Amino acid sequence: MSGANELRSRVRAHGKRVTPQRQLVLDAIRAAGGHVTTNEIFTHVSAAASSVNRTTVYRNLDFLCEMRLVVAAQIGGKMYYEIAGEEPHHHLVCRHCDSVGEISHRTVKALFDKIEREQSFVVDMDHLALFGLCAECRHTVSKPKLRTRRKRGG
Amino acid sequence: MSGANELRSRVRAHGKRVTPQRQLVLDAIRAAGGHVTTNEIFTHVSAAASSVNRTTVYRNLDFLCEMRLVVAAQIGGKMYYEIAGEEPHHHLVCRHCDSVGEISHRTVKALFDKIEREQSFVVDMDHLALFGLCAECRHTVSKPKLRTRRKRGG
DNA sequence: TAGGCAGTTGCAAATAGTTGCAATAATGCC
DNA sequence: GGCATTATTGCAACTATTTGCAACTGCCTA
Ligand SMILES: [Mn+2]
Ligand SMILES: [Mn+2]
Ligand SMILES: [Zn+2]
Ligand SMILES: [Zn+2]
Repeated sequence: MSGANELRSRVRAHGKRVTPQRQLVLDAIRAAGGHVTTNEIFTHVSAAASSVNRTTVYRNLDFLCEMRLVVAAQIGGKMYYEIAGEEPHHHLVCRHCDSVGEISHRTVKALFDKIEREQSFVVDMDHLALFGLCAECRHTVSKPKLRTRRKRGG
Repeated sequence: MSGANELRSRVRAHGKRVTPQRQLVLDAIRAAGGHVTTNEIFTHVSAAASSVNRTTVYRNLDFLCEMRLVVAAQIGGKMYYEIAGEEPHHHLVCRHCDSVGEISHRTVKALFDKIEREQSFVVDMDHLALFGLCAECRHTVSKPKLRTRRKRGG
């Protein structure tokens, strides 16, 4: 099951509706082919249908995440969205050079499984962002400026 | 080294300054004895010194996190702050009942170590929040409503 | 202790994201 | 297709947070 129909079936299964706005938001993310910001998505949607309200875009981004069709993560103070692949994936973000690396779900899942065994808590995160120092900066930098800045969201 | 002097020494070491506002924010978090919201912190600070500006509180929350004297995490749409203990700790947040459990650093560190070995990336997160289904809800709930809502931060 | 530099603060204005609500429009059913 | 039901949308008001900037004040040095 691919593309457009993925939206239809997934949404219907939850008693929700398929709307053109919803499609446009999903298309915008799909078109980006990777991590896109809220603003880039809104711009792309606007280009296709200028009447779509910003609020609607925000709401549908939340919606698509709930439907698990899209994954999100806050990196460097911005929220990034991306089409959810068959297999989840995660990221390693360098606090010093802002590089964004990837890490397989397999690696991370080991922890999730351990948590499930030890505490019966089922972790279901499909797009984690872990911060730290990348291989390069680790050697280059003597006294890394640890940007810990987190957006509060409001 | 404890309390008030921890602030002094840690801040000085970074060429930064100790100000009464800074102390007040730290005191407010310390007084709470656990997770506190931005707003609770501001209220507490205001009670002690009504002249302190909200912006200053925001800025010092970021600052104290950078100094690693305070840790933060976004849970349920709100940012929570807490005094950083000697040993980091992390949380397990249920998407269904919103309960917030704890998980030791030891458990999580296993993953961080593996990442360091495999990718030479040094993860340094000291207050991670992992979302999923708690032991109770896991049994109780058949079709959990997965609240994936994430604040975008602005 | 006085003076100066750089880090901080308060204020006002700008942003970004959220919420309530009435108007619309997908769906399901006849 | 026509109709009822209810999810969704667009708007406008509102809230929370961020930013620029000039005034202020720790803290180092002489
Ligand atoms: Mn990604
Ligand atoms: Mn905590
Ligand atoms: Zn780096
Ligand atoms: Zn629960």
